[in-house]
Amino acid sequence: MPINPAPRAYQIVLQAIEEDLRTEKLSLGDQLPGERALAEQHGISRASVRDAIRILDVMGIIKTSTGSGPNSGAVIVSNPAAGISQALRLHLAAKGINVREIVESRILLETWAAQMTPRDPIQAQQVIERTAVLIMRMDDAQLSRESFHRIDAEFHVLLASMAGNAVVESMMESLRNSISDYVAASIPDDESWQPVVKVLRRQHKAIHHAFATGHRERAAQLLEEHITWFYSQTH
Amino acid sequence: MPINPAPRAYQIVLQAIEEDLRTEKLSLGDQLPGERALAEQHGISRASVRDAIRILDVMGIIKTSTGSGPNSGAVIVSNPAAGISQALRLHLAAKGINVREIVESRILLETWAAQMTPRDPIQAQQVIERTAVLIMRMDDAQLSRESFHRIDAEFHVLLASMAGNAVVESMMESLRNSISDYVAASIPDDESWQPVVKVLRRQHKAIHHAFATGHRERAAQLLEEHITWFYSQTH
DNA sequence: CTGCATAGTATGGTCAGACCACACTCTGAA
DNA sequence: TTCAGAGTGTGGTCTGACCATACTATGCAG
Repeated sequence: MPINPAPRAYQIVLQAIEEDLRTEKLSLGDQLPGERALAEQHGISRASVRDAIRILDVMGIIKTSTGSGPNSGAVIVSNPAAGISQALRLHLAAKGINVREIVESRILLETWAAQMTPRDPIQAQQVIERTAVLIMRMDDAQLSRESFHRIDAEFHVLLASMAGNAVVESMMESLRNSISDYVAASIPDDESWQPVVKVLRRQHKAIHHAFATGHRERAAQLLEEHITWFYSQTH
Repeated sequence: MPINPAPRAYQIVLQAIEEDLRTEKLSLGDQLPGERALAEQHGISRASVRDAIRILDVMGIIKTSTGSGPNSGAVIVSNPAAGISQALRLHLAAKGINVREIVESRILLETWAAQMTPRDPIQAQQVIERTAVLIMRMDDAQLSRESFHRIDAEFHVLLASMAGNAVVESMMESLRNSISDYVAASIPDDESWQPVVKVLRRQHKAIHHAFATGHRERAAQLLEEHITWFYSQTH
């Protein structure tokens, strides 16, 4: 009974890169060696190296681009939400999870983040100011629905960032991403969208006001109502 | 300004499979068409198809195996924790997130799950019974440390499963997985491990007792203390 | 010397074709 | 009926090639 569950070739490279990240031999902004170089270094084919690169890519660890020079090739970025979003999205499609669970989780994370004492009060103040700007931009009647959703997402993520927990922030963003298509599909026409967006604007302002005046529990409660109400509109 | 952010070939097949999952043309246990067939269907090379397959694999949507027959090839499974674990793990290595954030998130999710009214009381009762068995198994003094950790993980995931939220369950499992190496490395020798495991056993029993007697808030509190204490041991 | 078109070079993206180990399925002999 | 062995299809890996791209170095023209 060999303990040999088929070691994949790409894992050699993957583990090597993970180790380099851990020991900070590689860090944000660095370029990875070229695929051909990695293949030679580890004694495997470029095809297998590409498997590892692809995984790092979809996980949001690196971004790749063609060409040469300092900004080409595989560069270390840090986008934890990318990988989690993709995973949630696929499992939502595969029926491994459902929308109720995602909304429930989102409420959990956002209300928690709202009630947390900010780790960095200065940053928290900046968030208050920046979200105020976002609210103004969402007031623009000319704004496309797509843009509204984008700013809306930014609003929520920004508020959650006050808690100073990148895991919660990424998961929250991922939860939202994973069901964005679903939401867009359930309110198809602009006619039914108009009354919804009016309510959303009002709710955002109330939430922001609660935050700005330091009523965190109230803000959490409003957030829960906001999210619950919105998804009740998509049924 | 073309809206052409380099459409990757593998996304063709990825989106097609995602759509088939959404419409349940593909569901749990089904086999995907062979890589060569998919390549021909979509007019791309097998290499590009393999990119998509690899992504579905690491995301925990499918498992692949060689050979022929009904259990070979790419089969739809559902392991949401796999993709999320991998993402968290890599971002932990890349310093995009840190251990404090992971522990904090884990406490959030587990205490929430503990306080939730079970969606399925019958299943909840089964969980109580099954966790009791796990606690007994963890009492075995002969148990290897590795086995202990495995059963310990199962204990926590099982308790969280009572809440009936696959997203929370998967995230919890992923958070735990992502730092398991870190934990193992910080308590290297069996000598320092022995007193720790004694406390863990006691805590597990107290948590289980609180659950079994319906004291959910007490259980949540004990869970928080349990997790906090354990990670305080790894510094 | 400066400015700029051009050739050179290295990158990831894609493709085609090959071989392997494996696991099942079919076949035919005992 | 049994079962060893050939057959077939699977993913895993490798090789080598070509492409578009983006930077870099060259060298000509002013």
